[in-house]
Parts: sequence; structure tokens; C-alpha cells
Amino acid sequence: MVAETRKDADRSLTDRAYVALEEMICTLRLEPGEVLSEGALSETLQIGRTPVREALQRLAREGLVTVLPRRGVLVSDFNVKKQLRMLEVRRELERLMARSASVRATTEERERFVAIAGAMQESAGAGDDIRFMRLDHEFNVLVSQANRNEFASEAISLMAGLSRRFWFMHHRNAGDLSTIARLHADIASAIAAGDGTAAAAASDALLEYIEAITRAAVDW
Amino acid sequence: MVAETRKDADRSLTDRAYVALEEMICTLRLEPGEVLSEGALSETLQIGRTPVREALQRLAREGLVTVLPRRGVLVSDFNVKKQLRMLEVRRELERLMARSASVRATTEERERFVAIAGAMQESAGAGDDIRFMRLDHEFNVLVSQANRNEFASEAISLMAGLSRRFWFMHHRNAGDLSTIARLHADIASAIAAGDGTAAAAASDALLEYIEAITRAAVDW
DNA sequence: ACAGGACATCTGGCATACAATCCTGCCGCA
DNA sequence: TGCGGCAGGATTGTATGCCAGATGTCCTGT
Repeated sequence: MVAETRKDADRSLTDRAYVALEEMICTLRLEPGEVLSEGALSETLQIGRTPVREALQRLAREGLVTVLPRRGVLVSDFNVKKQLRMLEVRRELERLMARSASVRATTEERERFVAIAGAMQESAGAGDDIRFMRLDHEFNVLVSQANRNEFASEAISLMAGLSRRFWFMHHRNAGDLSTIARLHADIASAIAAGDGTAAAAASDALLEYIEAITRAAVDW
Repeated sequence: MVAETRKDADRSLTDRAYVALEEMICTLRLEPGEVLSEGALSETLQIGRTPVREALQRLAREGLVTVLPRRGVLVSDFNVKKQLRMLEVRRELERLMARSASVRATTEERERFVAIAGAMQESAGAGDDIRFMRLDHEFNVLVSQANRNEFASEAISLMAGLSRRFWFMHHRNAGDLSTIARLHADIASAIAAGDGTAAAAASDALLEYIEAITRAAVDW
């Protein structure tokens, strides 16, 4: 964790453009429905059109934007039904990953799971949602790594952007933090304990709760 | 099905490059371990470097190639353990898709499932593996469409290339066609009948068989 | 004979120039 | 006033040129 993110000195411009755009879209600085152009983004980011274009193609693959040939790129708008279809898939993948991670995690990874579980409960108790979001991210990265299956991780990462944006938009109104924290902690603890069955069940419980929140989002 | 593939008159060059390269890699005309260069491929395909580059990035995402910065692009080689990890994920996704398709397929789609089930048994009985492979492709497309979940379809399509290549390499030595045909037909029939539970079970049975074949491939 | 380093060469990263296409808005005409 | 067509602008699609970095080779010094 020392200097894992070297500010942005290295890395390709394509990566930087991708990160910047993903951030702007997920935090709604680029609003759904907005139409952009490669040229304008290139100017805004002070990056050539080629890297921007490549980043947009990745974002398109992840469903965050849609390129309208010869017209521009459209920031995808929200769609609860789509979110639910996504959760349908995430549920399967997250369960698999949780189960695999409980078996395959290293001792160090298990220790980190324990630590995260504790920290999550703590941050939820304090109502510190910023800290929780950071822990959630760390948790996801750790699961992605500990399940030792690059295909599962890649498949999930395809959906990460849309999930992040939805969460960003709704987390204030969403179900209470302590429940979510507990559900996450349950998964982390089960993985740390090496109990695959429990981890899978806990994962299902979390996704059921997320699904409920998502359904509730219809009414707003 | 009339003129679904317009030769290649329309479509972007990027798509054409992607299709061409995927074909070359999956059919082993480009051998695993080989190092290519954008420039050479551009010349070979008579397509500019930009579309070729974009196609290569897609292929990289699917694990068929690895780009070595400033060195070239490497055609990924085979790796049975990797295949097994992939099957781990495919099993979950295919089961989900089979289950969803049994519920969501239209009447027309169900009819096509019935037809495919019959044709598969037939082609297997006749030992016509070319026809079977075509039916298999049609089957996969149909499931992808009938399950009505773009995320599941996309996630699966990420793994399609590697699967295709593995199958191309091993299908001659692989388990007998009639068993595979029956397992596919079981899924198709269950979907057509709207029996989600049976479809899920049949899907698991197929993937277990595929896994067995893959494990056996170690010994060759 | 061998080690080490400078250099030639090949590669992808990125910028930029050009082409094809689509939309928009204006203008003329009925 | 309404409508049709045309022109201009804006956008992505594609080609190409330039550059930095990596690699292998060959020469030189010992």
C-alpha cells in the first residue's frame, strides 16, 4: 500500500483517461443523458483523442456510455430494471468468489479480511460513510484477489462501474449503513474462517439486501 | 438468418479486424506463443493500424493475446489450469442463463430450442461434427438472447474466445460427440419446456462433463 | 576469449491529418 | 406560412507520422 498508486506519473494516457472519465461519470459530474464528443473530452483532459477514444471504448463495454456512430458518445442513464438484471449476475459471481476465497485465501489475506470486518462495523457505528466506502473498495479488491480466478474478477469488473454509479446516487437514501456493514462483515468473517458455505450464504444475503434497496429506488 | 452477415460490406474495420484475428487465433493459424506486431498484422489484413490496434485490445481483454509494451503482442498459450478456472465461472453463468431462459424465452425461441435439440441428436448420431459445431454456436447465441440479461451474455462472451480455441484444439480427441449432444439437448429441452430447475441441472451436467474432458486434456 | 557498452532497429503509444457520415439550420419556393 | 432540399458544421472512423523505450548485435577493450 506504500505507493501503489504513483499519482499518475507512469501509466499510459489511456489508463489515465479511463480513470478520469469513469470517476466523472460515476460521481455524476457527467450527467446521464449528456452527449459528449471525443474532441471536447480530449481538450478537457488535455490528452490526445486516441487515448480518450480507447478509454471510451472500455467504458462502452462496461455500459457507462454508448457511442452513437458519427454523433457522439452518450452517458448512459439510469435504469433500475437494468440494475436488477446486473444484480442477477453479480449474485452468482459474488457467491462464487466468496466461496473460492474462503478456500484459497492466504493467511495474510484472511487477516486483512478480519481487519476489514472490524473496521466496517466500526465505521458504520460512527456513521462514517466515506470511510466505509473506502473499506468497501478494499474489500472488493481483496475478494477479487483472494478468489484466485481472473475470469470472475474480470467479469465482475465489467459491472463495477454501473454499480458504483448507482451506489453513489442512492447511498444517502439507501438502507442504513449498519445493516450493510454487518452483511459485508459476515462475508469477510466467513472467508477469514475458511467457511465456504457460510461465505456463500452471506454473499447471497448481501445481494438480496442490495436488490431490495434497488427495488425501493424505483419509488423515488 | 437471410443475410445476417453481409459478407463484410458494412461493419467497421475494427470489427472486421477483430473477427479475422479471433478466427486466426482460435483456429491456431496464429500459434500460441507467437509474437506479432500491429504493423505486420495491419499489412497482412490490409487494414490500418488503428482498427487493428483496437481489435487487439479487445482480444487482450478476452485473454487471447497479451500486449507486451514496446515489444509486440503475444498470442496466449494454452493453460489447462486457466481453462479450469474459466469453467468455474462459466458453470455459474451458464446455469443462470439456462434457468432464466427457461422462464423468459418466447414461444418462437422455445420452438427453436426444440429444433436444435433434435438436430443435435441427429448430427451426433451421424457423426457430423461440423454440423454439430454450427448447432452449438446457434444454441449459444439463442441462450444468450433468450435469457434476457445482457450482463450475463457479455460476461460469457468474454470467455468465448478461449473456450472456442480450446475446443478447436481438443474436440477430435475429446469425449464422444453423442454424449455432448445429449447433454446439450437436455438443456435445450428443459428450456423449451420452461423447467428452470431441470435446465439448471442439465447445464451443470454439461459443464461437469466439459470439465472432465478438460482435466483429461492434461494427459495428452 | 569474454565482458561490457554504444548503437541500430523494431515496437507500441500517442498525436494528428484526412475521409465519410450525419444532423441542423437556413433559404427558396409554393 | 409550411415544406423540401442543400450546404455547412460537427462528429466519429481511419490512416499515418513521430517519438520513446526496449532489445539484440556488434565492436572494442582487456
